[in-house]
Amino acid sequence: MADPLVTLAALLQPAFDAVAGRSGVDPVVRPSDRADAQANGALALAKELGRSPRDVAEAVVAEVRRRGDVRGTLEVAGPGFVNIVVDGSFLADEVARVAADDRLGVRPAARARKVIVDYSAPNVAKEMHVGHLRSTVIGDALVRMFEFVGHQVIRENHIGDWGTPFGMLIEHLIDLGEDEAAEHLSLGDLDGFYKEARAKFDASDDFKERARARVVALQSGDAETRRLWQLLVQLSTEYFNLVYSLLDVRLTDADIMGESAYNDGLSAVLDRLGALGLLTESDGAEVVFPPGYTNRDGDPLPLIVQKGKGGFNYATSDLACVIDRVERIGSDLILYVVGAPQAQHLSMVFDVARLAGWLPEGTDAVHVSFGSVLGSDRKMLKSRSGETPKLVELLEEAIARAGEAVAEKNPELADDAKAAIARMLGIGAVKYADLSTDRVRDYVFDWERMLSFDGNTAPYLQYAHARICSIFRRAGIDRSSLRAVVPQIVEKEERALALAVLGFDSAVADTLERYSPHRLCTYLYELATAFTGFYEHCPVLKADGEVRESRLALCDLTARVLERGLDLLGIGAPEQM
RNA sequence: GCGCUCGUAGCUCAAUGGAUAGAGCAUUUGACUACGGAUCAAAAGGUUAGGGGUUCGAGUCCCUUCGAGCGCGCCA
Repeated sequence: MADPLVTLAALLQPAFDAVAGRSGVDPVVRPSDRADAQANGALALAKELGRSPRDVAEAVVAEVRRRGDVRGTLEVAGPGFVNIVVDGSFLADEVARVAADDRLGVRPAARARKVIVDYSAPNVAKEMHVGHLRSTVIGDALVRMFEFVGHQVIRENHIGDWGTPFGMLIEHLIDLGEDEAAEHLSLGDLDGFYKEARAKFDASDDFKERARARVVALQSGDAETRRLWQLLVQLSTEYFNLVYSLLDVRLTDADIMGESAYNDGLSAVLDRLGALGLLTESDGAEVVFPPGYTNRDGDPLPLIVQKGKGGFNYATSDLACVIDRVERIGSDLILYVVGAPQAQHLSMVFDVARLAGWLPEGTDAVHVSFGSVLGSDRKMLKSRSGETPKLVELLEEAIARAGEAVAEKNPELADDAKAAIARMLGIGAVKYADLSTDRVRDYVFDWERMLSFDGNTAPYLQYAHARICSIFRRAGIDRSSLRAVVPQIVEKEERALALAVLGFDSAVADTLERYSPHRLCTYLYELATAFTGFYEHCPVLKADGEVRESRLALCDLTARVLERGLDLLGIGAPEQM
């Protein structure tokens, strides 16, 4: 209950109930630019009661005053808004409570759920490119936040490790020799490997035939073929891990649940759908027709679960995956951090799973969809050579650009410190640029903007944090000693900062409610802006006695929220930069 | 053709159905021996793509037109 908005809503509700003569009236407490908060509930209530909105608002205010449990002043304004300005002492007490809390006022989830976050999902023997950036970064941020509020989180990396391309990839591996291929792949030239295999497949009927035979061998469980496949998977995941390490995301080998993991459940999907009477034979394929989908001709659109030639496809695998997550793992919230183009496919999979009873009431599957990364031409981001940029190259460029800035601005830093900071800034900038806009929209990738120290960027937030750390280096005092201080909230910048700090709880809650990390980003930016105003107008080290201690306490708490908030986004907060 | 998503300041983006639609960049004007100027303050910039509707109240919800992107049977 750190956020005054939440506290006020709870305090105002009984007054609204009393005026309405019933329970459960929403006071509609919202942020306000004319007060600390405004309650809009009277406008909606007026119609129900057949009274004028102002009249209702006045009655509510009178009732609140009678109860006397709101530490602040209320007044009716406009058509019937109730503006609330809380007392400085109230803010001070709330700030002190948050400062004493390791969780910084963030409430644990009302009920802990078992959450599966399905994200990243690169393909074996294929380069990770910008297309994987968003899923990886958004998914990882959500994982961190869900864990922080106390949910049990299971990360799942649904890598593409199965399917017909593996015939040609394994044959190419054999042609190269295992050592040669290992060298090739460990260098990170996954695309080169894939393209060579593809080129041979397209050019040679003989190779094509070998590849086809190899697919059959793979699917039938031939030991040697499986070993070679496993080698490809292993070499690829080692490479993915390098990228994850560079990106500072939490995925490990333990989180890998590739498509192949569901092979054993595929026939069960078919059997169970059949037993439920949901299967229809169509052009030799086994399909399900979930209601509400049509194709080009206006005919019902099927979800194909067994191809005409008897093979299974990704829909089957996705259904087996749902069964695994619900029935074996017992998850009650499954997040698919997957690009928007797959919306229809996932929607059909979810619908079929619901029809089959595999997603029972209370178990939610959510497509956390996101838009594309665009270049300055507003088209899909391409490198200078016109190819899809490799993720590692993008990240290395980010670090290099950040490194130049650090070297220029802070040349006296030791080289290893510079390198560490450059990494936090560069990677942070890329991640923040991705996280800070509404995920459903496309966003424009722009080096200059994301690395700028002005505006809603990672470097700006990191800079605000570093400035605070600088104050403490200079002050030479133990920050933890400040956490029992009840600050003095006097200046308007102190009020603004206190209110901002107290909003952390709601920011995290809002973010999780909509799976939208940009809400936390916006919050952190507003917090940093509030701090900057405070920093300009309220001298800290130059102040004396209790004022100095009070302001130091506000600095400490601000820095902690910034650091924690950035951490929840998967971004580091250096003490110097 | 059908479906989904998007359309907000010159640019990049915000805005759980609430008052006068907010930021940053760029532009213009101020503040420089500064607790980190990698800063701050101010000005200017809008028919929220167009049109209807619901509502006490719409950028937000519904309908429609236009524009953009992406999907639409055996690839994943």
